[in-house]
Amino acid sequence: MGTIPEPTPARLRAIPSRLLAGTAIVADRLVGERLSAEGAHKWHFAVLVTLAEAGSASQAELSRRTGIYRSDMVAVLNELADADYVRREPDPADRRRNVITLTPVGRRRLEHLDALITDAQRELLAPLTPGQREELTRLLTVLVEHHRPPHPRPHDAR
Amino acid sequence: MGTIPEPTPARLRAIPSRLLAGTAIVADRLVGERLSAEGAHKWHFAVLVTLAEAGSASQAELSRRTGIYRSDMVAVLNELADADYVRREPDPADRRRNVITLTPVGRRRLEHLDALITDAQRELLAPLTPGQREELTRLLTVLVEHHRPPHPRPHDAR
DNA sequence: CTGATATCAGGAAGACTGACATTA
DNA sequence: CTAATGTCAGTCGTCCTGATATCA
Repeated sequence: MGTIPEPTPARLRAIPSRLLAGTAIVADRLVGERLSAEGAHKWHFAVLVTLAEAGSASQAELSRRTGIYRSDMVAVLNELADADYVRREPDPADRRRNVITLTPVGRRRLEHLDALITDAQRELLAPLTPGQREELTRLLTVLVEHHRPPHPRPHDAR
Repeated sequence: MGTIPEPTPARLRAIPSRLLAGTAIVADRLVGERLSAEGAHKWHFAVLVTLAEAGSASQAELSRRTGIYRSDMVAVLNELADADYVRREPDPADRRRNVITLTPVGRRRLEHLDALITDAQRELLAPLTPGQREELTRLLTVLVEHHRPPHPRPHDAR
């Protein structure tokens, strides 16, 4: 005979913050498995896609656009530059800054990572109908937009 | 004049796994702020509510029901027992086990923490209509139920 | 013997803070 | 002077993996 299930109490299961934590973990695992199999990180994708959409930028700009902390950005760019996915060169117009530029290899890498991540999203949302997937995305978007700032911004009083 | 916004690219913003991570963080912050102001943890609530709903249990049972790892459960129960919210006594019927029992003080503590957490959920979901809150909860529930096991279970082949 | 239980030691990855030198 | 930038060092909480002694 099998063991008795020992279910999580309903009062615990129904709490949105707990549900969010749980789904975020499985989502991250799904994405992480695929990316790490190719030696990539989700942060790599975030930086590459930002460069592709908004063009070359400084590290601080990339930090603000991706949500990756300025201090963590350094290591990410080291890896991306080592693999020649981006170039990092000093900005002649402002010598505090580095200009980060997407390379052609980087652009191909981006499309590859995009495919992996899209696939992970598909597996994540598999039990939902297309309409539900859209609705979920919409609801989550409302919540994140409403509850920022996720990041310290310049001239912020904290 | 203010700084230019530097928005996150749409291709990044629309990714469900990223949205989940972001909302999970704000949700956890909302809950954590309220609980830590009272010297509590979300894990305390999880254990207390499980004891209230399903009655006294061993530490391993509590671990399975709450999702807290056996190894982390020890410290949680130390804190709860030190504050007299639970009693921890050896099980005479199976001397490997401890029987964890909710005390009257623990029950009052539970209702207090419940109020704090409910309040945090309210703030989290404030920008949504009641119907949307239900829908979000439903969708997230489908995802977590579909994508378990979150935990190693006895007799599991891993 | 197998297997579950409580406990402890510790790792891995992510969010986040603080400080510092350089430059605007 | 204030403030932004790139960088490094390090904290903290969470998830997760052992390993060990005890007992069914």
